[in-house]
Amino acid sequence: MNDDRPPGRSPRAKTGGAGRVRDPEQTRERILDAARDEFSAKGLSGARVNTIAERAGVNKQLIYYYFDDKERLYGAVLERAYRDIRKQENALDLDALSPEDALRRFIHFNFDYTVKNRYFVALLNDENLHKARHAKVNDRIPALQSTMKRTLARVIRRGLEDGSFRREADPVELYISIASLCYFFLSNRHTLSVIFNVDLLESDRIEARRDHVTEMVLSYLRSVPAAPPGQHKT
Amino acid sequence: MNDDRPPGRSPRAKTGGAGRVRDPEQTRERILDAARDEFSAKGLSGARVNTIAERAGVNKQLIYYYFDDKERLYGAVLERAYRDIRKQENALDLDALSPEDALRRFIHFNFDYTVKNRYFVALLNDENLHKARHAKVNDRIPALQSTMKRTLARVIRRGLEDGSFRREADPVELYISIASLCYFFLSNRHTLSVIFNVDLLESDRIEARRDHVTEMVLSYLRSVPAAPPGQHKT
DNA sequence: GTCAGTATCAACCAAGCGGTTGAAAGCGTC
DNA sequence: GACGCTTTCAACCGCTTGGTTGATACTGAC
Repeated sequence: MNDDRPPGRSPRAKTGGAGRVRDPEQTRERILDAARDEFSAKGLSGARVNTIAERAGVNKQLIYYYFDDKERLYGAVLERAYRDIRKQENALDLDALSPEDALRRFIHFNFDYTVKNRYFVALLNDENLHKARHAKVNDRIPALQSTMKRTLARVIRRGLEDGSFRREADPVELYISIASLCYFFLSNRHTLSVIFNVDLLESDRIEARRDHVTEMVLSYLRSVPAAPPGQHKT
Repeated sequence: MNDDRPPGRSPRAKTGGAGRVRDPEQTRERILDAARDEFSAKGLSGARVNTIAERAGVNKQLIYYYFDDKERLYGAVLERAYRDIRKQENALDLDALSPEDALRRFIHFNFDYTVKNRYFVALLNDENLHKARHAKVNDRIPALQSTMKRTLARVIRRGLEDGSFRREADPVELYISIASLCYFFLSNRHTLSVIFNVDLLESDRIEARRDHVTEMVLSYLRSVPAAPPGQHKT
């Protein structure tokens, strides 16, 4: 705070008859919604606090009141995004399905989630531009994730046991590949559209892509490896 | 231009004995190099023209002299990046290799290219944030790409003919998947590192990932499809 | 040597922007 | 009704930034 500023503010005109609305919970959520839209459209550096306030329909000072500054607002948006996807992932209940159906369920979830929540893709891209410095100071994010890694490891093991899978995939590598296949076509849809002169989000195309991704992952797990995974060349 | 500005500039002090260096070609390249580094580190919105000038070791006005404005500078960086990768891709000479070796060569090229040229990944991410508005106004970018699509289509066909491949993959989908697998782990390495608590760019890990990507793509092509690709659910 | 154009320079400017300030309205408790 | 705290408001501020300006040095042609 600038403590040495002399008082100098002129008293402002009184408002008209309309009273103010007071609902701090809703105000906070509206700011987060507006911020999510603005940050995903323009990135942290390109987003404008004024625009966020306008989109939220609130006074700009409220953003500083609830979130301290732009960066912390961004961090709050990111955390809420992670919490949402993990909540939905944890609800998948993959252990109740056969290994192959579990994998299908997992892939379809990730694929459909990115298609429905494009903002998430844009936020992650931007967070990587900033070297994940907001995610790094958030304790809740890694904890949310490790359950999914273990779940995936169990699915792989169950598939090896019942013979539907024939290769012992590394769960981290597999997770990254599934995320890659589900994510990249959306994150890079604009440059890919320029290159291939197609609309990647046309609905038939999306469905074909989901099938393609599923086939690619399952055929990898079903096939006998040519060499042990993770073998090191020395 | 502000035509109504009165003359008011004080004559500046003469420089010391050192003369100016004049080499427009080198100056332009140095600006592009500096801009590439600054735009890939901070994005278009976060990058500073002053910083680009400093990194290039030139007067800021030169940026406007050669590139008109910040956006066109960004567009020039992007075009040069695309030109570089296409030039290297076109030098691969995949038609001279067996289908399987051609695919390996293609995958390894894309993988190693992103590992060596991280700026390219960051630039593409940023360009997608801006809906590829710079790439869209550039006529040279799509032309560079269509040769690779055709080359990939030939490789797929040759593989089907000699039996090393068993599925008629769509070349655009395949290209997107290969790019996905080669690109995402780098573009999202910061958030993935937070989530999995690993260093994805550790050299053993990179090599394992390249092998994993190769295996995933080849096993997909080798396997007999469970349903025809591109089948539409009606 | 002059000239015109090119390449480069230091300083400047107007607008935008993140964040702050003094104040008012609302609300629950006493 | 008073009070203290919370929530909200309009206006403001200092700094940053993309871009501009008038000028100078360099260079090749005549």
